Amino acid sequence: MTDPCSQIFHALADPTRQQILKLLKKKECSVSDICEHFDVTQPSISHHLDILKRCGLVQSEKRGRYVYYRFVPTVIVACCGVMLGDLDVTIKKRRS
Amino acid sequence: MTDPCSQIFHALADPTRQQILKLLKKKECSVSDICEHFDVTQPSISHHLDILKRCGLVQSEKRGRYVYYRFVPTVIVACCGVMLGDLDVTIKKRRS
DNA sequence: TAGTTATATAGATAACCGTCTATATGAGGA
DNA sequence: TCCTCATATAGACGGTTATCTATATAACTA
Repeated sequence: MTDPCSQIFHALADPTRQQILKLLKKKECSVSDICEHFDVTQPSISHHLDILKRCGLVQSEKRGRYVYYRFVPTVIVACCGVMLGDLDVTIKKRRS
Repeated sequence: MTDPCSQIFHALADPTRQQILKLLKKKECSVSDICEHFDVTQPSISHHLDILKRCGLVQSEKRGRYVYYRFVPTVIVACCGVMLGDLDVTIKKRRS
């Protein structure tokens, strides 16, 4: 399971990580912000964030005592593009 | 890991299953056709096909002694759409 | 400096997953 | 009917994963 695409799909396969991404999609959050929304321990959340970060699904930035995480959509788009092969995938902001 | 999206991403996270889908994207194949392309046993391939089928990534049809499998792209598109949330995803045939 | 808070890391454990071998099922041909 | 071929299922096994508790690191505060 060395290839980037497998790592990304594996990262996306966990419901807790999906929920974390859903949260980060709305706004960037610190680890403790995220913990408030889940019924798992802080080390477990940190571990999930590490997995998401390693495959490029999130970025982190340390500000003072806090580490803020934000969602990076590009890798999902790229990965789906690979899986759909000869299909052309375009992503844009939905008009509201 | 009950939700459909997690199952689909889990199915896509395995390199062997990714290769099987890549093969089926070109043309439908019987199980033995698929086996020829891989260095794993036939029961293992059947197991992978079962996983792919359960989450709707492939369909199967029995014709005589053979079972033919074909790729179904729709669920990947739907799943990426869910993950990208407020982004608008459109898929079309790439012009060659 | 000492205490507190935010996050990461280490190590343990139970559950899950991919693979194997062995075998069952089911369809065609002699 | 009997044999062969195509596929599926069952059970076992080693490796991986998600989670936990305990602890380390690092930064602000009094």
